[in-house]
Amino acid sequence: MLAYERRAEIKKILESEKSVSVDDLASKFFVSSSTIRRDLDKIAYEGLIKRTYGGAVMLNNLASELPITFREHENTDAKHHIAQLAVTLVKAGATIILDTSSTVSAMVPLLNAFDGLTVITNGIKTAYLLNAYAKITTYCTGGKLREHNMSLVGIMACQRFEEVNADIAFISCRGLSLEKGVTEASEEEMQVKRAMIKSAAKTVLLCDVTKIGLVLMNRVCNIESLYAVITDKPVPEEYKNYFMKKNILLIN
Amino acid sequence: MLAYERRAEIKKILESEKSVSVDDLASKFFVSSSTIRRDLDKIAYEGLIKRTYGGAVMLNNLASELPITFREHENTDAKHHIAQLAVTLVKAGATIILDTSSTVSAMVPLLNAFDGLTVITNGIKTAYLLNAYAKITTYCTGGKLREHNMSLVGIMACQRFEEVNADIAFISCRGLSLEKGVTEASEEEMQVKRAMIKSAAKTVLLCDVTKIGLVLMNRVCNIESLYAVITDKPVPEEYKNYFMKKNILLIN
DNA sequence: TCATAAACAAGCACAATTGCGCAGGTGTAA
DNA sequence: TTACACCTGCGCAATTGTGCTTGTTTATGA
Repeated sequence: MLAYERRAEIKKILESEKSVSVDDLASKFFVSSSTIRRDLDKIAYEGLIKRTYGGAVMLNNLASELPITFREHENTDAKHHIAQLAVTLVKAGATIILDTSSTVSAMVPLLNAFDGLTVITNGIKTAYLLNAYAKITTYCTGGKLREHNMSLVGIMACQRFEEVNADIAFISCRGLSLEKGVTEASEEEMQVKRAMIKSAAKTVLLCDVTKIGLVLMNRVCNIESLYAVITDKPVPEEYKNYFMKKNILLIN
Repeated sequence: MLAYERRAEIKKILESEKSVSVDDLASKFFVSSSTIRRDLDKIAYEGLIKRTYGGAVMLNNLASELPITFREHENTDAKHHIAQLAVTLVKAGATIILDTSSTVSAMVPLLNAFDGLTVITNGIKTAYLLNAYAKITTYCTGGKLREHNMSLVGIMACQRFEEVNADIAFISCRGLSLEKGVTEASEEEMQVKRAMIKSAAKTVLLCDVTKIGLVLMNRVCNIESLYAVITDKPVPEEYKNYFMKKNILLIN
């Protein structure tokens, strides 16, 4: 049994039983209690449960009602960090566009601080989170549902963006390089992001440093089209210089 | 065996087994674990699976990870019963409209039986369920997100329905009466349902008997506009006779 | 309050897993 | 043929997961 499976199983047990004990789990999975403790710590770090003396209990807050797939807790720190920097660009009363990525949707809980915000998104998950965490006027584009990440794509999604004027579009990417610009693996995503960029006055790219230097098939835009780039860690010197030369805000 | 074939085979195994270990695959295909690891990385890059320490797991087995808020509406007997009757009206290759209600979304798992189905919905939850349970071409209307039930409403949602032609619209209601027809509490919902009815060749009303005789503020349509009414239990005689007179299918 | 047992964190050792570079093999196109 | 890209297996160092021990903290009942 893979460690990942074991933890997934523990999560399931917690959802149904609401609480677990270290010893029970240890004998159930034939591993030491140390391992179980480490597992529980890891799950607790994701914010789903609360560690207690001798076990763990389910939290019954909003977050626990979200499906596991909604709570993407990989690189949480990096994403959260980026999200915190990103919201500094948001102003009360603004109209902003959020794409489907988990990095961008990490911004959602932080948006509650702003009054009169209007958000447009093409992501089912993002829409759900906006409804759950933040009480914000939310518009969802229509479109064809993309199975992989539950984003709405296609002509319909793009068309919708042609009809609106937003202040800032917050987008992420799979790859960012000096020569090839912002790139995506999927053509459908690329199309939608282009539409987002077009309809927003400014485009802000949220991008952890692992994406830097990567080039994928579909070019979304040149680096010059960006208003700001937000990363979790410092970027290589050549990128720094390029951004400065092109007058692009670099935040990290 | 070609590398491509091997990877295709690994994908198949992952679909059925939900998880694999590097060692198992290595001995199964008589290649080194390095190769398997590279294979898994490649597949993981496509986004289908997630690499874990010692193997990989399938993503998107969402059904077991549904949020609690989705589940609680799930399998009430009445809704399930109605849903089973409703899908008897569906044909392979059809284009159908589903509204946001939990009664209608109970149909979703049953839709997998049909090939080439296209579904249009204005419900975030319904879209999510369609993605999780059924592998169906799904379109979601755009619109303003209604907090209460996460449906997309407003001009945008209605407009979208004007652009499509569907075979059947499955809708629910808050009230059904002989004099006042199909009624809703919310004006926004009423508008969208009207648009749905207009764009579908036939309209089927899913309606448990507790709704019968109720009248709410906003009239969606007359009873005459309905093609069929599906209920969980027998309806009062006067309704039965009325449906018969008006040539409306009554199923229960 | 204090004693006791259970649970804990932290550190260590060991094994499994992994990334990465290298070398050899295979197929393809010029 | 040659050149080149690609796949593959192997070795090595680094990382990760696991179980165990030690000393400390916590819960509980006398």
